[in-house]
Amino acid sequence: VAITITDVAEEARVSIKTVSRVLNGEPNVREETRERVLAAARALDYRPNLSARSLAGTRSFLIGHFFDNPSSAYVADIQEGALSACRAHGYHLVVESLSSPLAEVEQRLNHIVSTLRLDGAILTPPVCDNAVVLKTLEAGGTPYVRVAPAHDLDRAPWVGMDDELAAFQMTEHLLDLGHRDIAFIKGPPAHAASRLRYRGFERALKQRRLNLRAARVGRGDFSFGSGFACAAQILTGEDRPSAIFASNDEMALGAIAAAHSRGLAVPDALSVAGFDDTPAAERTWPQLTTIHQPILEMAAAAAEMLIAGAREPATGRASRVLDFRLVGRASTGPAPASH
Amino acid sequence: VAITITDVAEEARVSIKTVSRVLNGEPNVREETRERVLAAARALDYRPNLSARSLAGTRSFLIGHFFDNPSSAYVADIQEGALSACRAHGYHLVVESLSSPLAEVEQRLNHIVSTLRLDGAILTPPVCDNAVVLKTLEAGGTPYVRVAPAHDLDRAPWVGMDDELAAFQMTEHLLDLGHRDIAFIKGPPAHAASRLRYRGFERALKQRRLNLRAARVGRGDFSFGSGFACAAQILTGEDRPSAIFASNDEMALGAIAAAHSRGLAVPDALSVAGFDDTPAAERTWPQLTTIHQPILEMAAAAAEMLIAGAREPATGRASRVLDFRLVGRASTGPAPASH
DNA sequence: CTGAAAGCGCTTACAG
DNA sequence: CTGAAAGCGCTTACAG
Repeated sequence: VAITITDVAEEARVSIKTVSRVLNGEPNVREETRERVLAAARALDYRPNLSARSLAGTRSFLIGHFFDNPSSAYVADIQEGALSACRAHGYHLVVESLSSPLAEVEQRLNHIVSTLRLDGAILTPPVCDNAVVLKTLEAGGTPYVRVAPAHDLDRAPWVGMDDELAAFQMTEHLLDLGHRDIAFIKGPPAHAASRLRYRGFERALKQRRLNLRAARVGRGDFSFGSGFACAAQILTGEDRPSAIFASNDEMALGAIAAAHSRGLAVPDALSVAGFDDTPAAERTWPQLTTIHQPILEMAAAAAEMLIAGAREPATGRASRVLDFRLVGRASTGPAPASH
Repeated sequence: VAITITDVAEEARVSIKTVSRVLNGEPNVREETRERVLAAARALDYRPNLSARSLAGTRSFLIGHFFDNPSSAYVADIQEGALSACRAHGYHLVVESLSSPLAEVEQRLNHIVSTLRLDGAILTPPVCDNAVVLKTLEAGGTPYVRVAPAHDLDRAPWVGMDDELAAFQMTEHLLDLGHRDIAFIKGPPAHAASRLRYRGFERALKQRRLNLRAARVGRGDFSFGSGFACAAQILTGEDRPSAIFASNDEMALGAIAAAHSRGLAVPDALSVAGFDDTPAAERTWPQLTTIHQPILEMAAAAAEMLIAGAREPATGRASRVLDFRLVGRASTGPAPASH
């Protein structure tokens, strides 16, 4: 009962090949014919069957998003961004969470690659740096774009932002508020972002010729609990910093919780800054000063690259660096006079 | 270069029809033949092309998840649950966020329904109660399962939990801690859950013959900000309740923030309970006492129903009510002696 | 600028 | 229990 290309062809009194040409934007169609076909398609409310297009042609009109249990807010933003690009080009988004053992991941990916024939995959951290995933996709001939990858930047196209600069600017923000004794909570060494954010922090201090004491650096793992633990240690005793820069929001929330548990008011006694601008950043008290990552834009750019590449294999291979934004909220304030 | 059913048929010295029979678990194949086909498929690492299966047959092996910007944690859990069922049956999950105006939603849904031919759709609140969405899917012949729907329960299969009972039990928990003056923050009237949770709260109070004062009921909208505002009002003045039951976690977090901002210790001066068990519930201080919803299980059940229905249209139509769990954490404690 | 033919890789409907 | 034929709805490759 569904309308097919044959129905449209009959209605427009042309062959199905001509309908196909018009609908795919191919050249060599007389303008008058083109309009007749479009009118017929519209009149019949025709929508091409994706399975048929995919089986006969080289495109599947499907983009995949592979992730591994990072924050749900991050995943949601990536999906929203990717979907906006997909919608604009008649594509659909297939998602897959890759949290199982590597052997299963490889099997599942192979299954997806060969049964679904995705036109491309978006890989978010930490999947974007998973050697097995990259190898499997390459073996299966599925193009992919990495979001904020850590190493091997020449291996495939990617999108990202300048984490080092963002951390530098956040540190400047704290320095401008008068803070001179600032603690830093690192992320896990495996994440490229951890290294870059710490580097930006260090550079800002050095530029003002401030020393960083070893006791002021905590080693977290991007989790709330690790932020709480590191901050608790940093805040022990009378010799406390006046500010803590946690290298992601989760840890910053942990640091605020640690301050609360010790009766330290934020930001009066202690300023806390985060990084990511997760939804939780404005759903806590006080609201968190943080770095807004262009997550939607990165995902949309990644999807656009893949869609362009599916149409013309030569295109869509230029990596892109997008802009971040420092969001000043209530968790940071002037350094206390005593400092 | 990909392996096709013809390759497997040649390798096993049978017709492609027999290979098809074996792979689809159809009856009437001699055991010996069956094994020969399976061995050939395994040897060649054969994976059937989904587009071809979909074009020739009646199934697409695709399940959709349609949502509209609820909490990202909820969406992530739904996807995780649905994916586990999809993986077990060779299905894939297509996602679509439906946050645009209704006219666009209808158009987008029509596009998906007719180009993708989903075997089924999972609808989460509030999309599961969107008349346009239901109508469009029905018109397009796409089966769907609703998660925690509000009305029209006989219209289509659904999965859910007993919100009223859960709220009743949470209220009992507070009563057992000695609280006699408990405030409640409602959700938006449009959500069925809002009504049910409030009803459970009321029933528990009535059972103990406790009166509920009007000033003790706040009207929120499930957002952090509304929880903060309602709690701020409830906590104004000396005549305060000793506990607040917010009907979701977001509002409970808002209530805790409001308590903090007034210098009220939680739970020493004020107990706060939530509902949902979002990840944020254990990433705040103090950690939140709440109701754990069986989100993964609901999504998995919904996907299973759709997959079963795609195989045999008569099956998978029985709605299911799944179990919740009260999670006691640090935000609730004994009522202060003064109360 | 347009079309007739072949074929993508499967399943359906039918025959034996 | 097994298979030959037809066809799903498109695109590709070719001819004119």
